[in-house]
Amino acid sequence: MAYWLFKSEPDVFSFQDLVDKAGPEEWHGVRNYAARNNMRAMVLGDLGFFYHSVKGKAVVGIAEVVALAHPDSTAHEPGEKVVWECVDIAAVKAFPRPVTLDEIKAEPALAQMILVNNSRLSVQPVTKQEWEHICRMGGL
DNA sequence: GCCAACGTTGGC
DNA sequence: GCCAACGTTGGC
Repeated sequence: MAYWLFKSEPDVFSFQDLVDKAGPEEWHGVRNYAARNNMRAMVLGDLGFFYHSVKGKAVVGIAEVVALAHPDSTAHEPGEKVVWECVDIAAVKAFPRPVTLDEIKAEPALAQMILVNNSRLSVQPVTKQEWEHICRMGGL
């Protein structure tokens, strides 16, 4: 059982979109090896924060891994040798109150988070301590 | 809108 | 194999 963080621009795909989907959503479009490797490491039942980048800049909800890494259906460019992969996720619950990036940065206990130190990695691991800390901050 | 950070590409 | 140049991301 591991914890993760999925980043998305809400204008492109928001947590509400995931809630509305009410089922598996293929987390396609990731074109970064570190992020792909993180998805390969996921197992069914792993949980991940859903973070809104650019607009909102806050952890807004929790999602669950509902399908193991599989080929990204959008990665079929002609001649593309690399097979990108992705997991499927589904919404679990929204935070009663979103935890903003500012709040995370203000927490010494969260200073080691990848979100703080490498904001560009779109799929990140989160430690159990970080997970529980942010859940408390968000009212869960 | 700007720019720093990061990852990738390509010349050498 | 190194590194400069470039494109993209995302915070500010």
